[in-house]
Amino acid sequence: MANQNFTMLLNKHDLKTTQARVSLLRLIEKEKSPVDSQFLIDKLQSAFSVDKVTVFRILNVLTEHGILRKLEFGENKARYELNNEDHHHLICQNCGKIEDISDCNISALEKEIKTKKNFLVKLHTLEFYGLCADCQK
Amino acid sequence: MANQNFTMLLNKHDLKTTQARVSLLRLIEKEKSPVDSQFLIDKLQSAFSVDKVTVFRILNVLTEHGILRKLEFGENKARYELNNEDHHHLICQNCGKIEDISDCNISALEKEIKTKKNFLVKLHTLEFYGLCADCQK
DNA sequence: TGACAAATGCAATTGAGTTGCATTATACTT
DNA sequence: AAGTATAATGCAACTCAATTGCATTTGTCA
Repeated sequence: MANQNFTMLLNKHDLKTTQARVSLLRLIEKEKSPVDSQFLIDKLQSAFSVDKVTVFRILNVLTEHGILRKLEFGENKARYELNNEDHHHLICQNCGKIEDISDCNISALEKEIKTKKNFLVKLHTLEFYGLCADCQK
Repeated sequence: MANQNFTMLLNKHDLKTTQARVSLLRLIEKEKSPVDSQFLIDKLQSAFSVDKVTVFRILNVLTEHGILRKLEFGENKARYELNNEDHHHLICQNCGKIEDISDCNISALEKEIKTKKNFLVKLHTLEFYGLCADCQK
């Protein structure tokens, strides 16, 4: 989903278009890895005046509307990314680098869960922890 | 792994056997769902005198030794379970109930990640969020 | 342009988890 | 069984992410 029109996206969700919301979405779009709240607070505050509480509220409302995806990688804090196509993460336990992967083909498993357990899957998280190419050396 | 001998397990890891550690492990073993630190603190403190700091330290050391598995379900806090066989969770977004599932067959995907991305997977997390049988009604 | 609801700012607070340091208890030695 | 070294614990203070209440401001729509 390149070159997003975030104003239209917010509009579609009955969310008002504000500088903080659009700027936050642009920032997240630009980053290849999921970002934490402090990253966003620092970046936004270096561009204009915005309170950290506002950033947290924006992250919550955008996550509730499914625009963002909230992730946790065992760091005792949340990370966020645009909730676009189904993909997952390779998290290096040594250097902390986060790569994306796609094509996980979990949908077959989700169907099985529905028939076997009668649990209706709405979303899933799949993260791999290990060593990236560099850190295996 | 039923009827664990936690004293031997701790011994194997060069960890001293203490009342707090053994009691904590017994508590986690008894629970079918991953538990949070507050649950353990409350349960342990109702049985004997133990500080919350001690509980956090035990959770950390047991996780570092691979005896426990730390999980996060988007609640801004960690949950823990015994790190036994590979399994995953069905988390109901309505009532919060957590069920286990196994047989995820992710190992094929992990091999693919190694050859395609040269990323060495050490562990993975796979959680499904949705509606349990009761909450679909 | 006016009005109302939504969004934001500010200050205070919550709650999970950590740190430093003094004290205690486990496990090993003799 | 007593002595000892080291690991584990307790206590107090603290850190940091995230939330809450309430007053103020700002989008959006009539």
